[in-house]
Amino acid sequence: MSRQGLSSVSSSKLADFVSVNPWQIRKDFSYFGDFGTRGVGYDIENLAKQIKKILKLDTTRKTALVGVGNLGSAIMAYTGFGTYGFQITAAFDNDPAKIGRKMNDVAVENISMLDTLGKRQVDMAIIAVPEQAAQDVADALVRAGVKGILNFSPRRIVVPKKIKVITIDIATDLARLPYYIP
Amino acid sequence: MSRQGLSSVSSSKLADFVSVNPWQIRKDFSYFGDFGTRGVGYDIENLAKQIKKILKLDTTRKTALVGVGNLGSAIMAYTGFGTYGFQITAAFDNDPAKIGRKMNDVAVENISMLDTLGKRQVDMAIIAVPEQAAQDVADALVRAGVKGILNFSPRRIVVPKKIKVITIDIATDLARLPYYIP
DNA sequence: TAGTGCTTGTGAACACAATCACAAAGTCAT
DNA sequence: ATGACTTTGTGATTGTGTTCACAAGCACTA
Ligand SMILES: NC(=O)c1ccc[n+]([C@@H]2O[C@H](COP(=O)([O-])OP(=O)(O)OC[C@H]3O[C@@H](n4cnc5c(N)ncnc54)[C@H](O)[C@@H]3O)[C@@H](O)[C@H]2O)c1
Ligand SMILES: NC(=O)c1ccc[n+]([C@@H]2O[C@H](COP(=O)([O-])OP(=O)(O)OC[C@H]3O[C@@H](n4cnc5c(N)ncnc54)[C@H](O)[C@@H]3O)[C@@H](O)[C@H]2O)c1
Repeated sequence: MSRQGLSSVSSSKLADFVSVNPWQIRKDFSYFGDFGTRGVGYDIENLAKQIKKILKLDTTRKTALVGVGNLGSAIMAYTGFGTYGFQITAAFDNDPAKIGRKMNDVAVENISMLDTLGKRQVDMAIIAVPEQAAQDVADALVRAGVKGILNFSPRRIVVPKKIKVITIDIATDLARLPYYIP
Repeated sequence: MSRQGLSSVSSSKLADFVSVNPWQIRKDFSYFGDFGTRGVGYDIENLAKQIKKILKLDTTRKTALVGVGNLGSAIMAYTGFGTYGFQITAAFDNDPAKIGRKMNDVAVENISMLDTLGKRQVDMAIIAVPEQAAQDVADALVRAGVKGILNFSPRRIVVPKKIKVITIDIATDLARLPYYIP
C-alpha cells in the first residue's frame, strides 16, 4: 500500500485483505498500543514501522546456510529474504566439490569454519543437510553462538532452551491437504 | 516405534515425545473414538492406522509439480513424500530447455499439458513458479480438476472455496525467528 | 476371586481468545 | 461553531480449547 502511494488504511480494509474481521484487527493492535487515528484509520508508514518493531524485524540480520545441496542451492538463489531485512552472508558444506563455489556473491566454506560465525555477527542459521547430520550441525551452530535456527530436515533437533528452532517439513505440510479433499 | 518392535505406548510416552501433557493427548484422541486399552496404553499399529484414517492419509495420492526451477528441482529430488503415501507423478514447466528432462523417473512436460491431470487421477499439486505466474498456474490447476494446492510463491492466490490452498513462505517462516532472539 | 497397580476416558472447572456493541475522538461541509 | 459521518479503542460477553481430577477398566499375582 505504501508503494502504491496510499497514506492511511482502515481496520476493515486490512481485515478484508487477510480475511478476518475488522474488530479482530483493532483488538490485536490495541494490545500493543494506539496506532490509529479515530475517523481516519492507521497511518500506513507508521503502522508498518510499529509492527516491524514488535516482531523485531527493524534491524537487518545476518544468516548462515548449512548444506548447499538441492534445497540449499535453491535457498541461496532465493532473493525473497531481503523483504524482512535478512542477508545470507555465509554458506557451509562438507563436500570438497562444493567448497569454494560462489553463488550470489557468497562463497561456500568448509563446515569446519562454522565456529567463526560468532565473530561475524551471524545469529541465525538455516539447516539443509541430510537428516542424519542435522543434530551435529545444530550442536555446532549453537556452539558458534547462533540464537535461532530454521530447520528443513524432517527430524526433531534438540537444542538448549534459549535457542529457538523452527522446523519446516514440506512433506508434513503437503500431508495436510488430503484432509480437505473429498 | 513400530519399526523398533514396540507394540503399545502410553499417553505420557507420546506426550513426552511431542512435548505436551498426557491429558491433552488422551482428550484429543477421545474426540475421535476409544483407541486405547485401560491399564495398557495404545496399540501402536492400530493407533497409526486410525490417525492415518482421520487425516485421510490412508490412500496413496498422486501429486503434480509445476515449475522445475531451483526449488522445483529440489522438490523433485526429494524422497520424503513417500512417508505419507505421496507420489510425484507429473512435472510441468514452460521453459523449452527443461521440457523433456527426466528426474526420478518423471519427465518434465509442457505446461500446456496441464489439463490432462484430471484423467490421470492427480488431485494435488505443488506450485513452484515465479510469483507473477502463480495465479495463472493456480487457475489452470483448478480447471484441470486439482483439489489441493501447496503454494511456495509468496503471493496470496485466489481459488474457489472448494479448493484448499496451503502457502509456505520460507522468508516469512525465517522472519519468526528474530522475535525470540534477544 | 480378590487385591494391587496402571492407564484410559471424560465431565467439570478453568483460562484464554474471539466477538460484540458503543463511547470517544477525529474529519469535513456549511 | 455545529452537526453528520467515520473510524478507533475497549469493557463486557460469548465461545472454544485446555487442564484437572477421578471413576472405570484391564493386567497381573497369589
Ligand atoms: N529437497 C527438498 O525438496 C527437501 C524438502 C524437504 C526437506 N528436505 C530436507 O532438507 C535436507 C536437504 O535436502 P537436499 O535435497 O538439499 O539434500 P542434498 O543431499 O541434496 O544436500 C545435502 C547437502 O548437505 C551436505 N552435507 C552433508 N553432511 C554435511 C555435514 N555434516 N555438514 C555440512 N554439510 C553436509 C552435502 O554435501 C549436500 O551438499 C534434508 O534433510 C532433506 O530431508 C529437502
Ligand atoms: N528458491 C527458494 O528457495 C524459494 C524459497 C521460497 C519461495 N520461493 C518461491 O518459489 C518459486 C520458485 O522459486 P525458484 O527459485 O525455483 O524460481 P526459478 O526461477 O528457479 O524457477 C521457476 C520455474 O518456473 C518456470 N516457469 C515460469 N513461468 C512458468 C509458467 N507460467 N508455467 C510453468 N512454468 C513456469 C520457469 O521456467 C522456472 O523453471 C518462486 O515463486 C519463489 O518466490 C523460492
